[in-house]
Amino acid sequence: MRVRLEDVARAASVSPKTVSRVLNDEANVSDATRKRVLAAMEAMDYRPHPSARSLAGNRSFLVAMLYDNNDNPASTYLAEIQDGVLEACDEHRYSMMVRPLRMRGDDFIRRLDALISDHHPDGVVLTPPITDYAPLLKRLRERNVPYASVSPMQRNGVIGVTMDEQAAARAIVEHLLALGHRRVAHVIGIADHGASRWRLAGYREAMAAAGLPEDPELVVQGAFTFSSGVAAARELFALKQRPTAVFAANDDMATGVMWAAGEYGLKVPHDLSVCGFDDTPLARQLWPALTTIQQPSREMGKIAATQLLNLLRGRGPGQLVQVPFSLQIRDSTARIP
Amino acid sequence: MRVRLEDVARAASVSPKTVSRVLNDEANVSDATRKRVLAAMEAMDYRPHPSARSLAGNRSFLVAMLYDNNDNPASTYLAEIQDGVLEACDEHRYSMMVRPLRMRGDDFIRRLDALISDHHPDGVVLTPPITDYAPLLKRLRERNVPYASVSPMQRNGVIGVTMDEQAAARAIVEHLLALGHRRVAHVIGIADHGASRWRLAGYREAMAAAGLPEDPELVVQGAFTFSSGVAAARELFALKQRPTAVFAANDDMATGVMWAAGEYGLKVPHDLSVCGFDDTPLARQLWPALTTIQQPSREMGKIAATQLLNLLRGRGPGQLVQVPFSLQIRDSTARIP
DNA sequence: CAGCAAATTGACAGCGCTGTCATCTGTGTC
DNA sequence: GACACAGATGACAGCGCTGTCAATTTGCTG
Repeated sequence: MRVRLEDVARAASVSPKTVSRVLNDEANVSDATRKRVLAAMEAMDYRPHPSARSLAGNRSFLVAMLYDNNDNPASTYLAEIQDGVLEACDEHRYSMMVRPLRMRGDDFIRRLDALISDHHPDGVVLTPPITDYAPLLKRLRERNVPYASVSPMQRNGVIGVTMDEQAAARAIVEHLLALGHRRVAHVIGIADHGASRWRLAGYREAMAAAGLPEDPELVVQGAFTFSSGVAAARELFALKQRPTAVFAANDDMATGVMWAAGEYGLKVPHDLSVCGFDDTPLARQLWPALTTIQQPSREMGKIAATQLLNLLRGRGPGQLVQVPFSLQIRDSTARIP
Repeated sequence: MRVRLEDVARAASVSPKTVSRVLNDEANVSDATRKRVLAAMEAMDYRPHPSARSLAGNRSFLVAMLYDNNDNPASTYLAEIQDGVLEACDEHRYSMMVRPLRMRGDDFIRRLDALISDHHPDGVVLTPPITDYAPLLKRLRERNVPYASVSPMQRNGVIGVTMDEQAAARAIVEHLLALGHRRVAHVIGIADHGASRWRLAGYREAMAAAGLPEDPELVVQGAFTFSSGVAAARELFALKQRPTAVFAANDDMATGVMWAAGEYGLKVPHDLSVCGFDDTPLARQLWPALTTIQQPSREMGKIAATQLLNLLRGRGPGQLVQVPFSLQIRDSTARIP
């Protein structure tokens, strides 16, 4: 038979309400009582019934992680974030649910509403590119659902976790420049993603700092996918004066660039240096292995969720934490011959 | 203010209990009444409160998807299954939670118990290799938690989804044999995973059918990881008589084999044909692109969850559905020179 | 058209917990 | 030692739904 709060109360000779107080870490319980109750809970292996708690207390102990499965088809990046979010939720004894929320189409607000009404999450964790949709953020605020973001574009007032993507992009381009490259191309990600803008900004910053005038030919649009990387590379290789290095805004596109290089008979890194961004497992497994930017995705998920949970549990306002990146230099970039 | 079941009842001029009956698709409600209630629900945009439903009805409308994050670090395979499971749950208006359950160590039963006591899932979906741990299955049965499996090893009485892995492995090895290869090596996956056994069995079956005696040198142990593929390949390349083709039990290991081939100066597919299993996104992006077996992971997740949900909703006993595989012939395999 | 079984509907309690508010206890003050 | 006051504890109702079982209506039979 199930052990209920009432049973614990009887065992500890206190009222159910006092057990409830201990369970919820409330103030105004004497140390002696608290200890006694905790001991009883432990001894009886008491597990509060989540539905009862949620019904009576008008909160769900549920955090929803939202992702856009449209532009993010089952990426490892998301899986790692999810893992981190889950870990944080576990530590705070919250449950987590993952929800795809396709941003394409104009009914995503309706779908967000349905999600909230159906599941009553106490808060949500937003992952890119959902972090950047103003109407969605507005709706969450209207419905009074706290949220934390992983790498938000707008940074004022948002809590969660961020990385200095612009500095990272700048660092990787500087690496190419240090190898002697001058015609360095950039493949941009999906235009309206914050990540794309920052990475482009970092590229420009590095080029400008090296005194290289911007050559529009060298900056081509991609869409974060392998095939868009292939297409972008073909454009670049068709130029009269080919680039000697390509910085793609993510690893998938960089892989596409390498693929296209093979197609054109260009050897990487001898004829062309290629680098990416994200450090997917793929990056290490390519031949040659890809120079890229590593971000601690799992950690980032955990931090974002922790900020949200601190807020939910009334432990201060929550912050926007910045995590460091790391430049992974591998075999796809080399000194210009 | 929240619309409650009672409000719907008043609007439809019936008792709350009748609304409840309609909500739960119970029998013994006249068509006229049912229609009236449904109309009222629709008009008022009624959303039942999950916690109240779960508390009163003693069920959670929750399906937990279990995975082993030890041997499966954030793979796309799992992400796709998860997506399919989620879709099925949505259709049946169940929620889904994902839970890692590390099988290493001997306290996983305790952790399973905690999971059940803490969250009360109505059922669980098991993914490989969790499908194969007998003590875990036993415990689920003891605790009366129904489960469905994705690719279970034991097939008697288990519901869920399966693929004929042995036939798939045989098909891919037959493809190599048809290209004229005779010294075909195999890199085995983690020893106690069902998948490894079947793929090995399929390899043997194809070799035997071609009248090739088994050469123990050509069968080496791997662990489903990239680096284990590299290590296995090094072993194979060190043989006096090198294989001309390698069938690795998954794509990650196949990628490792290709990587090692690069290291040894072997050109794929000219000097060595390589093929894998799973058709991860990686496979298409390698240079050359990898010949492999595709399984419809997303679909498989959906089917497994659907079988479980049919069972939970009292719609028959649930089945073990077999899905087809497809051999993806790409550029990493070629006729022997 | 009485008589009965089956189908339909409703009354009511209670799932396991927490919010509200009342009560009690211990400490310090003069 | 009487009094004030903050801290600790408890009584009780009720969160929104469903299970149980009783009441009512319907349809059918002879």
